[in-house]
Amino acid sequence: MTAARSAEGTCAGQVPAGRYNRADMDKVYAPHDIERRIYERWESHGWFAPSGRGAPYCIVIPPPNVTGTLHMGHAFQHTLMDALTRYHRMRGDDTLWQPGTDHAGIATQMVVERQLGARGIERADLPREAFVEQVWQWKAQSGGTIAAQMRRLGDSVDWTRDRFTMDAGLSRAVVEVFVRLHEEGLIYRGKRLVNWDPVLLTALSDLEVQSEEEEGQLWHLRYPLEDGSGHVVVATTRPETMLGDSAVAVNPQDERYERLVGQTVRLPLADRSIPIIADAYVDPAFGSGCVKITPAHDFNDYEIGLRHGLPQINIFTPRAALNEQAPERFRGLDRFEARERIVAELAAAGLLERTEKHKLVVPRGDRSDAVLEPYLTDQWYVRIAPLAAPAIAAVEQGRTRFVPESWSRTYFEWMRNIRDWCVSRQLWWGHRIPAWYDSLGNVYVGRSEAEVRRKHDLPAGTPLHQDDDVLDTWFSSALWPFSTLGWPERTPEIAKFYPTSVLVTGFDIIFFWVARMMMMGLKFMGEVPFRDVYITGLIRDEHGEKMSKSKGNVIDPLDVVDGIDLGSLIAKRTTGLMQPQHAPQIEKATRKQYPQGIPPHGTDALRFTVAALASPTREIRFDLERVASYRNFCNKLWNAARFVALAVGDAGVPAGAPASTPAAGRHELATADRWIRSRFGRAVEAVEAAFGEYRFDYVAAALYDFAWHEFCDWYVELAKTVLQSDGASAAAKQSTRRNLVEVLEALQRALHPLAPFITEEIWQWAAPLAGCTGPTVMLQPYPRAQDFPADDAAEREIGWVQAVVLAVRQIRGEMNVNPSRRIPVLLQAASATDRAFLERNRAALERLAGLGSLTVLPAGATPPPAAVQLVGELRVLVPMEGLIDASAEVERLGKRLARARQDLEKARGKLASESFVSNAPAAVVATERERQAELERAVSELQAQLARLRGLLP
RNA sequence: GGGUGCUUAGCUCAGCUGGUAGAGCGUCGCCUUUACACGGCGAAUGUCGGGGGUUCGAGUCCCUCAGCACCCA
Repeated sequence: MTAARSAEGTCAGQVPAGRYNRADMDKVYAPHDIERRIYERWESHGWFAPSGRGAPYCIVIPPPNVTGTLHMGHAFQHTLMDALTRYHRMRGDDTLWQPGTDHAGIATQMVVERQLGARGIERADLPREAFVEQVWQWKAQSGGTIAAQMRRLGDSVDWTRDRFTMDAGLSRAVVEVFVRLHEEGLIYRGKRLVNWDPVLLTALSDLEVQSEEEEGQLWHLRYPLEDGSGHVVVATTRPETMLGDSAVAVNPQDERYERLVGQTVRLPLADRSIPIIADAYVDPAFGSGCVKITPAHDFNDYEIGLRHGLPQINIFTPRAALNEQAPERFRGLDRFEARERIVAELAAAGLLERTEKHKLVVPRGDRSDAVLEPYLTDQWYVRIAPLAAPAIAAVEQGRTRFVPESWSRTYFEWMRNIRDWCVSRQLWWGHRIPAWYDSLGNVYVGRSEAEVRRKHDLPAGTPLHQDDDVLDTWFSSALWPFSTLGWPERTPEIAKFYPTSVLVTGFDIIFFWVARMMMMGLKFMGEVPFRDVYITGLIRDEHGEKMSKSKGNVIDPLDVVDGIDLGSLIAKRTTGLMQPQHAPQIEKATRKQYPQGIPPHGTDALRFTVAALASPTREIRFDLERVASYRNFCNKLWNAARFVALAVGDAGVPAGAPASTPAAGRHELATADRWIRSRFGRAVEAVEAAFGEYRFDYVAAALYDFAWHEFCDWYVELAKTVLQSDGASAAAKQSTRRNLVEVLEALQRALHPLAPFITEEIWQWAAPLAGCTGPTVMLQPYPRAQDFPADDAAEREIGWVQAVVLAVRQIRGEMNVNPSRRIPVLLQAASATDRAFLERNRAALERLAGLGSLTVLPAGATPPPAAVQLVGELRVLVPMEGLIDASAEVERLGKRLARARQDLEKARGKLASESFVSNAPAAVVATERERQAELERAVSELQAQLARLRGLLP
């Protein structure tokens, strides 16, 4: 690749004529073909790779599920990451956006199991190796989807560095971390209660539990006292667990039961004796104040059991059916069947006192939605508190910064109450735990079986069996910022890019991922994994609902880009539903909302939209109307470029006429040219500030406003007054052409991070005309504000022009004067400055306001009856003769007068207050005084004008 | 029970360290002006959730109430 331009980024040089005439450009921007072609070119030239020069800038992508597809949330976050990446690349940083995908253990395994199920195959029917092979095949088959989607979205990731969490390198990192943590005693194996998913047959971490309040019942059961003196009543939401009870507990303060503590009850059905114990955990106000204690099936009871040395009686099989601990007749029954049978038997025996409705919190698996069981099993845990402490400190000390800052509170809250992390999963798809067992049950942890044998002196003949379990997917994700860069090797990429610059992710995975990366990064790299964490909101539909397949409100980002007809959209939303009965409802809603389907908008419009929506709020409603408005913006930009192409024409812009080059033969810039450059500089300044604080909405707004409301609305129109005037010199015209092309070119660079495709397309022909060389806009320097310095004089002058034009347009608009009708305008009370501005900008005023004539009235002259607008002290008069109805004008002025009077009253009130005048800063008081004076002038003018007009009315 | 957000124009949302309420979409009026009708020009629209306080001055700071959403237990 050629170093296209110096870092200073001046544009100067010979301009080839003729080659770039784009007068034949389509009238309407057609993104589809352009985008694909452009992306292929970027990628094939290797332009996404770090340049090897400049300050390192690195973002690691939150790895999407390898077999999944990108949804709108991805499109949103990828846009922001890509904008940052392109911006920093253009600023000359050595920029890496590291791509990759996640093996997503449970999610992927479930998909493959479902596929096999459709072919009548159970996972258990296959040997482990065969199943895992099936998953790899599915990955190979579907894994390209995400990459294809990312290419359509324009993501400038370095594809040559693509990583997958199950790659050999990353797997090595996983093993290394596991072994080292184990060596330090930070990973241990233990038998304790875990959240068990009886459908997926695996343990889950606390974070994968979704607790929801649900309607249930509270059963009040009678447990007979052993001595026959009566019974106690225990209340439970889970009567079936009574078979595993080891005690009944009361609060030690509870006088009602004081005498019972120490006695025993006869546990019905199970026919066992269990003690009555006292424990402060028991809430005397709940139910009867007596609770049954089931240490093997309830987290609180487990703790109580440990305190009192109670037996842990496991009554469930892994599928949550009753096991051999239960009486014969219950064995094999599912937990919910068992519940009914047990309640029935207790009722028959007169041991069911009563039943009441009760709300309870039910834990469900976030993947299976199955009701989870607290279940006693052997699992591997990470002792997390020692890892959390430095991660808390790092954020406290500002070594990692949350943006918006308030999310650090959420982070702290969780980290300070963190609990050990269960990392083993009873799955087949994932990183197998690097632990081996001998026939005696001894456990050996090591990087490989060979290492284990070596380290523990185990002869080759000793049979060893590797742990069957795999690690939680998030275990490998936690290493992502350094494993992708080559760790545990000491690679140049690690030296350069770690710590990474920023992590862009949603608040939903602060605990799952951000916190764990912080802990692992600090532990193994000795430094935080990223300087900034930019937390995005979550994309919702236009009603604020979460987008989900089951709700049928999902919008595929590529459907917004390419468009989709109604039939295909309905098909997409209604096939493969978990609950097919919802299909008609979804179809109806879809038909209503998108009767025409979704029209194509192009990638840039989608990107601009999500950037504009990225304000620092938690919930971002995706609105297709909004995309349409940015598609219109792209079209506007396209047509502005067409205009410039037509204006420049075949001739090109001759060398020697570069407007911005401080060289001999340079033409003096016209005021309008200086003005647009000054305005552009201010826009760039705003963009720089906005990028610095991750305010992509401000970035979008600043560029949108400049491009549309300054460049298109005013500058292009001002330029026309030169280009289409007989009076302007050839040199002036050339200078204007030059400036048009230069600002257009710079604008493409400024817009490129948000709208990479259209800007590349326009830049390709605009750049040579502006004297820039280089193969692509994406490697050009980002415009710098100092190259477009503020020009207050030009801004004052053009500001005056705008005000005069607006004055005439207001009269015209409010009086419904046909825009094509050229009208005479008189200027009264013109100051020397007004006259100077007028003389320099007469042509522009006449054109932009549609004037037939523009006359300065001599002092003392009496104007004809006219509609009036004030520009400072200058009076802009539109004679009414034949144009304006006097009564309509009276009405218009009456409204204006009323408003002016109201404002004047407010200003007077303020200034009349002694406390305001003496307490407010002098500048504020002075402004208020000026304002009052101006309003007073306006009021008297309007009154006088009204009086004159009323004289004309019958 | 603990915590965090949110409540501003018909809709979706901006409003930084307190100093004359903004944008996009929509609405209304005029216009096929030779870059663009995916357009141009103009207009209307808000007791900034309620109440109280601090202040010369509050959408902005503090307290309180209400409603909505989310997280943790």
